Amino acid sequence: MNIQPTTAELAILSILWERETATVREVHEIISEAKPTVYTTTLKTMQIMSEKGFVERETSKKAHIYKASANTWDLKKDMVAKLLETVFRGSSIEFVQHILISKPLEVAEMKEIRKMIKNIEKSKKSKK
Amino acid sequence: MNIQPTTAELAILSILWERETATVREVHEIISEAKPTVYTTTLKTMQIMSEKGFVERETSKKAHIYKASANTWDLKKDMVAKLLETVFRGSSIEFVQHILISKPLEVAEMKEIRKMIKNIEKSKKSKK
DNA sequence: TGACACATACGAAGATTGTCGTATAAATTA
DNA sequence: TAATTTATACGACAATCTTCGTATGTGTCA
Repeated sequence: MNIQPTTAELAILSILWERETATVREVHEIISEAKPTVYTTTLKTMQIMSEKGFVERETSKKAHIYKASANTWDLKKDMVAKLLETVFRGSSIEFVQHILISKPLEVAEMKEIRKMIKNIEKSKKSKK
Repeated sequence: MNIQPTTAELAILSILWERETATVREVHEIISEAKPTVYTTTLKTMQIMSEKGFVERETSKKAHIYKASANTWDLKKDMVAKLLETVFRGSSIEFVQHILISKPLEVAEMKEIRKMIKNIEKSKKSKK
């Protein structure tokens, strides 16, 4: 999946990532809180997303059941990579710095991140 | 600056963040490597960016000299915050994880990040 | 000075994205 | 079963973004 989702599509994907599975009605309920629109707008967008392969759907029931496609993981990676390149010119350090500023973390969370990084360092060393 | 730059605008901003200052010609030279376009396309986009306040320009010389606006820093913060919310549902841990996957770091870099985080932990503790 | 190279300004077409309305089918219920 | 509610499908307009062409101004140099 090399094609990027549009803003509207990303908002919907975001919900599907969180909810695992949802009907158009459910997605629309959430979407329209932040930005009031008509039901068919959400429907149409989700149909397009289905064509593009961003979502899969189960159509056996009247109300189709949607979920984010499996290759969604790559999409996240692509978006992160793109931001890393364009905004931070490849500087992961600056990037992480901004995340920490963007949302102050609990000490426990910070510890976990440090641990995570340390593990990578270790596994890297053992490979040599 | 609450308005987000478009894709084309972001590509230009990226260059200005790196170069500090540049003429349209210089920006266009770089831009058109990745995506061939006509000079006036780049020019027009940069003029719009000037209207929107993304860039400032020095117009005393024939070839105007552009630079990213000062409040550009906020923009980076906003973009990171948005990705954090939409893609990672607020999970900084998952976010950082993806950065590390996106681009394998040198050990020295990882150490620096750990140090950075540790410092935040310390300053947090001392405030209590 | 006149020709040429190179700059800005800007209107407008083209492409993409977002939004809505209408048609129609399936379920529900009175 | 007939009316009502709730889905999907889809065409088409609206808004936004991208790209280009043309007009015009400014500097350079033969």
